[in-house]
Amino acid sequence: MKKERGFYTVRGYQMLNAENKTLTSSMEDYLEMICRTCREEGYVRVNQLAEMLNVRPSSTTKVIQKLNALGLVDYQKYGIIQPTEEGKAIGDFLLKRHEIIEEFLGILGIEETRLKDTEMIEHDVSLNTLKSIYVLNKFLSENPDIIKRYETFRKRYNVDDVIL
Amino acid sequence: MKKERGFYTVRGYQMLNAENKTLTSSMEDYLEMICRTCREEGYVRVNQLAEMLNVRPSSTTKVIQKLNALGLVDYQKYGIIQPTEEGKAIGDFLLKRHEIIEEFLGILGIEETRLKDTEMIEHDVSLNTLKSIYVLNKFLSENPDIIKRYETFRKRYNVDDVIL
DNA sequence: AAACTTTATTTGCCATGCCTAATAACCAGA
DNA sequence: TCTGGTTATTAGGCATGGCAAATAAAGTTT
Repeated sequence: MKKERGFYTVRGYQMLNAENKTLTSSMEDYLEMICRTCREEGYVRVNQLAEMLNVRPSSTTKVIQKLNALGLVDYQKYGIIQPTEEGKAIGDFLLKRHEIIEEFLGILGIEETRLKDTEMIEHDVSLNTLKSIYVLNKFLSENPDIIKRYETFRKRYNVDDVIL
Repeated sequence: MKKERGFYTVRGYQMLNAENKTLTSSMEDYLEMICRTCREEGYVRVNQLAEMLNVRPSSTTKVIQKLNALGLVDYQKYGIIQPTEEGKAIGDFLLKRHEIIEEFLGILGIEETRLKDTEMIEHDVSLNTLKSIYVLNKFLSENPDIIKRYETFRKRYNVDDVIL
């Protein structure tokens, strides 16, 4: 009988993470959106955030309070929301991560589901893998000939008809 | 004020999925492992599965009962677990998906976190994106010259030192 | 077959993250 | 200032997916 140590359920990994006091996926989503908006408009409000995330304001309040307790956003009841310095630093990383994944999917030729896939995948990529994807993006955009070859290949292969 | 429809939290997407009656990530993890094991040994038992997934037997029982109710596994109390035809079909897809992601990460040069990243990402990739990654893998393995170039690039770039 | 061991299930608990409905605070215009 | 409308918070509820402890079933030994 082999003692299997490798596999975990998704939830299992999440719980491991929780011990390391990293943010939950949900918190990441909120913080990311807060930073995205504040970059453009200086601050966000609960309702606005809720609408952007397709979530109810009551859910938003709860998460904001947690982020506040973690010192990642400045905010008081009924007030505006802004990231702290630390929150901004993390948010910048989250936005960068988002961009990297999205760029990669773009190169891959994914159009319709790109945003959705990005949002799902971004939470799950280790820093390690993220860096590798970043480098891959760089590699490919510096070598358009390869992208050309890939696109030809992709067309000839007819992705949509691939059966797995 | 823009009516933003695009963004969702991860949980939001999961709930959309739930309406379409797809499996939860957790159920996918279990079914995948059930199929993996049954391929080799013909059947699994609760404790074995629990150990392989690093989870308690009591948690396992619960999920198995759900999978059973969905008609994806054959099983009765205190008995052995085997996928039904439908369960096997889904499981085959899940295993294939796992392989595709893992192969991609392998090509990317990810070693330490490969299994973990695969397990996290696999649940979140649309069929669309999966197929594209599949084709990318094919493309790269049929063009070892490109992989060579990428590896050189990667080394020169020194992935580990990348600052995002 | 009785006793013991292994295996699995049940029960009851916890946190997350969403929801709705009720309530509270804030802000303008009359 | 008070009063209506907007904005935000609280309270209470639900499902998922973990856990531990108690219980039950099955299997093995003597």
